[in-house]
Amino acid sequence: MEKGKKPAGIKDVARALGISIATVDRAFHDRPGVNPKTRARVLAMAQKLNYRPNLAARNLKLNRRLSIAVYLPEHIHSFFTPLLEGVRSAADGVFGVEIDVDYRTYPRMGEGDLALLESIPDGRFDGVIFTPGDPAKSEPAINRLSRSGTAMVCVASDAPHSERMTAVSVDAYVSGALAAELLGRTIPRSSSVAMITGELHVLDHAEKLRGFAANLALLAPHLSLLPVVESHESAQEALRQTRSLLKRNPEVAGIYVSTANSLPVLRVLEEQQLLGKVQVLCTDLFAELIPLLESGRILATLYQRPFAQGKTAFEILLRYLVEQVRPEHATRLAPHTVFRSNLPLFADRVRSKARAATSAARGA
Amino acid sequence: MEKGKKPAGIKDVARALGISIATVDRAFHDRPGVNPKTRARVLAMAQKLNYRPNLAARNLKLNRRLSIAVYLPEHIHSFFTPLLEGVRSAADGVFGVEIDVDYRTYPRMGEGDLALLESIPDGRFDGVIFTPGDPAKSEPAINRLSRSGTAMVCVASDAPHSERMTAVSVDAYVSGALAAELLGRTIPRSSSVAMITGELHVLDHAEKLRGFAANLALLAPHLSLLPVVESHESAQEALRQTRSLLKRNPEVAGIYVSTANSLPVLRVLEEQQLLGKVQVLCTDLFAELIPLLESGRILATLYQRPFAQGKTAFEILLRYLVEQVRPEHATRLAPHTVFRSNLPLFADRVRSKARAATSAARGA
DNA sequence: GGATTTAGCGGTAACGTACACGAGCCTGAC
DNA sequence: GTCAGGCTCGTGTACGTTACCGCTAAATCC
Repeated sequence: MEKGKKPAGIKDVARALGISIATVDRAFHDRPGVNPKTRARVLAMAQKLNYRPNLAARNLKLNRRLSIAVYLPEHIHSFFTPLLEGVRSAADGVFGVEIDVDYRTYPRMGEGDLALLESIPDGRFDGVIFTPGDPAKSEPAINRLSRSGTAMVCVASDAPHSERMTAVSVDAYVSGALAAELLGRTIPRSSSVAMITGELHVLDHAEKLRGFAANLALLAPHLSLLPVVESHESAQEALRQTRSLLKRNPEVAGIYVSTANSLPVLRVLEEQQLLGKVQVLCTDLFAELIPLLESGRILATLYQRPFAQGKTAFEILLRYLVEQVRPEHATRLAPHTVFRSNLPLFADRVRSKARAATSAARGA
Repeated sequence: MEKGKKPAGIKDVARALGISIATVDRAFHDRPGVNPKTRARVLAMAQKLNYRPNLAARNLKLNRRLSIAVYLPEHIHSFFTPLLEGVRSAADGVFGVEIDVDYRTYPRMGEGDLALLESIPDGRFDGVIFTPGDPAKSEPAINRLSRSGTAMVCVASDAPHSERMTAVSVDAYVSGALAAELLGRTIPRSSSVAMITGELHVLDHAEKLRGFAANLALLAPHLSLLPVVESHESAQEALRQTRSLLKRNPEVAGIYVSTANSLPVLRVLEEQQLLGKVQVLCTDLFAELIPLLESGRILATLYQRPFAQGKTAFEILLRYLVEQVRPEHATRLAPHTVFRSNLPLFADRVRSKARAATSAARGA
């Protein structure tokens, strides 16, 4: 490497030791039929010559075709479409190894995800990227596949007690904490704030609540947290619950919506003419949010970077499959805080995705 | 692809047409010596058979060794060390193509960068990743290399009027805009704010000023901007200028330091016991900033994600060199707004880098 | 003690592509 | 009629690695 010559190949190692390349190959791969002493000499010489296997040659010879499954929900569209896009982008950028990707979708988390996982035969795929809906129920399928040698990678959510290899998501606790700090900095007077979340048995939502509550107490003691509203990702329920919340607490000064399903909440605020008066903090970014951010009617949104999540999930999986690099137990990305001023940097991508989706729909 | 058979190779195309693989190869690569009619038949058949070249075989045969230069300043350490780390991480993750990377550093921007660029012979490298200090002065060297076929990629700064291929940096205008909005939201009363920046002929600093001033007027009309302080990245000068600023304007309510060189400013604020009273917005993240953020003595810092910059710069360059994918004219990353609550997500990396640096120093 | 096993090692054919070299053909000039 | 020279195309080899077969010598068996 220092002298910048061509890298040593397997035959250089063989020649240096006066043995055949077959023996060197066996030594490298821990295949039987090599004297332990010889193996040690080979490994030492490989170290000395800085031997690096030529992946191109290996892949050519083995004709390795990696098989990867990517099973994601369609809902929420604004989140999982760019996430899939991120996976695709990472998959398209690969050269030197052939990859078959089996993309599949199901309506929403909890609706068909389990059946899809269970339908995967042992050993069919080298790796699976998926979003566990109900961690507890998915565990048996995850563990079975994991034990059969399939690398299981959670994305956007997690099943931390399962034997999945790793998980990629936004740090949910920090998202909640950030929401607390932002509301605390923005609302000067002593008042009360609300949190509207998704189903709390989804780990992410529970973590956001934990982060929000803890940091509200720590960083914004002048704000008191109203009983949390668990909206179950249903639009009608969210509408009803938000109305009831505002009726019971007309003095609420800030609202943190920790799910991407924030439109019902915003609609209620608009009909009660509270948009702009109540400080609203949303989650994720989609077309409808853009004008609200631009006009200052909502304070900010915590963007969960779906594209980046998909991209890194695929990169990590590929790295493991090709180079045996075992990833961290989990990768937690930092959410982006999107205000009005930095919105253009994110809006472009969101808008172009929305355009692409509608034009694709027209085409179909 | 649908049926999932093995993909067609060059010899499948040849056999289907009853011609030799050499002719097929010539047709694919637009090499002379092929009857246009034959070429058309080849391309049509390739389409029909869904021919996809085997990249592993191609790389093996060509034994393509990409040669890439990465020339970066050492100062500011806290920024360029992780940037280099990002480049390294991307370079290490490559398989299927051999890459020689020539890492080189010079003391600081404007000190030796030009000489380094000028010392590169035409065609020595396939690509160069570098940080242009003085864009105007670097232009001739950039253009010469670019014309000789070397892909020139700016990182952290830009020379937009040169013929560099692309540039990767944080969106400076948005950084300034974000600073304005944050100060506007945090400082309720009508007052004045200051901006301390680096040399304004560096494009990034000028852009930050533009974004800050424009958005202050737009989003925070209750704040008036004092005459901007151009610190020329010198610690002593920054000290002197900050003292003078505070003497002239003791009522200043907020300060935006748009360069990573914020320590002198913070020291002056501390000695005048203004830390925590004046809202301070910094740029980038390094060990000394962590306790200040944790204790709330500075409002936030705009993290310019050096690691991500280095990583994406390398990825873009590689993608171009391997797959001829021409990048956008420029890639502008979104800065991360680091508050107290989301600091842990960034501090880990910064702290571990600092530890690694000191232990490396001890080792040397 | 001869036959058979076994450990340890060497030789070599392929993987799909790129390219140097040369073969065959046709045209035109002498 | 011959031969140069351009055009079109085929043959063969090499890239670094792995898989398979085969060889030798020592160990084991009946």
